[in-house]
Amino acid sequence: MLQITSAQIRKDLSYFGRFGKQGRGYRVRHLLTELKQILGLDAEWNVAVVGVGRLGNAILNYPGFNPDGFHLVAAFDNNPRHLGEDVGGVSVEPMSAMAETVASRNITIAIVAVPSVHTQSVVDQLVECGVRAILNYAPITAQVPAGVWVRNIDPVLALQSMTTI
Amino acid sequence: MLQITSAQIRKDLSYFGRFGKQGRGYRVRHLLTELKQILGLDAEWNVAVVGVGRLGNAILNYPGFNPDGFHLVAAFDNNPRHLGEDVGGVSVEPMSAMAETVASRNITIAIVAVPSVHTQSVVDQLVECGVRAILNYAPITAQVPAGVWVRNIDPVLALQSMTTI
DNA sequence: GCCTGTGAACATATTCACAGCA
DNA sequence: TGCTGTGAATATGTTCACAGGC
Repeated sequence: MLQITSAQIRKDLSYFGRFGKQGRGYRVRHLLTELKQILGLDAEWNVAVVGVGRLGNAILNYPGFNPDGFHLVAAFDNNPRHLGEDVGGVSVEPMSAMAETVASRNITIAIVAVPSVHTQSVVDQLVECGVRAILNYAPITAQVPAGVWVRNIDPVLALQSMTTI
Repeated sequence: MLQITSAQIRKDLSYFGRFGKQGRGYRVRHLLTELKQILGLDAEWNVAVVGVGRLGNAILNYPGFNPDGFHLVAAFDNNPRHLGEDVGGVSVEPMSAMAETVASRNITIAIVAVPSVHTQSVVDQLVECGVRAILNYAPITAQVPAGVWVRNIDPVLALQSMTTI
């Protein structure tokens, strides 16, 4: 179904250990538990959204954006128009509150949904606050020190990549 | 800036031809033109959005989702509530109109923003209508015949992938 | 007989290092 | 001297094929 060969799956699993029984296959529940642990999906992660414009708003309100273990617990924006506003159940705070809120709510992941021009400075600020995993929606490669992970999501790039059929 | 080595870039370019001058570098305008052609970004692409729920709506209204050469020219949904509605300047049509509209408006790319349960049947229908490039927003691997390209966009998966710091 | 786990073979991708031209 | 283009070396990823336990 996933267009992945059985050999590939076996090799991938073997990288982490031995989870099956020869001739019998895998115990699904057991394998699922092991995989969740390997992927860090057995823990709780508190997430902050920076930027509550059109996109940040959509993220905070999108019901599917709260998979097991992930909690959108903070939102930041410097636009006074949004300050104090409730977006998807979270109260919008100014950027200046970031350090304190990240620490007090134990936030480890951030989603950056600000215009490209502001992305780098927002990322710098997040890194400064101790956030080491950042999901970036701007079409920009943010520069970060070693040990910080940025994943870029760019639907426009994905669309553009469809043209070489 | 892109965290890509110069050797990598030279190798990639060499796959398509020779665009620079030794000792001098690349003529930026010329290289840009060549790359646009290689990537199919010098042409016009008409795009349809299937599903005008929360997500489809956001896509159709998002001003950044109209990069050079891409035109969102149709929207389909079977919910009678949305039929005829204007979403981001496009009139919502029923799924039954797909074959005719795809042909008449020369649509070559589709963005599928419907719930997972409906994704496969929508994809089947698009393929039937001759669409060969599909951007899928559901957390599903759609099955397609050879020659059809599906690219999956899954922000939730991206978020989940941030946990193995 | 079935299906995992894994070396070996093969394939692809990246990096190195340098000849050669401006 | 500077920078491209590219073979060669290295690294990484995938597929094959089969031993061995169930």
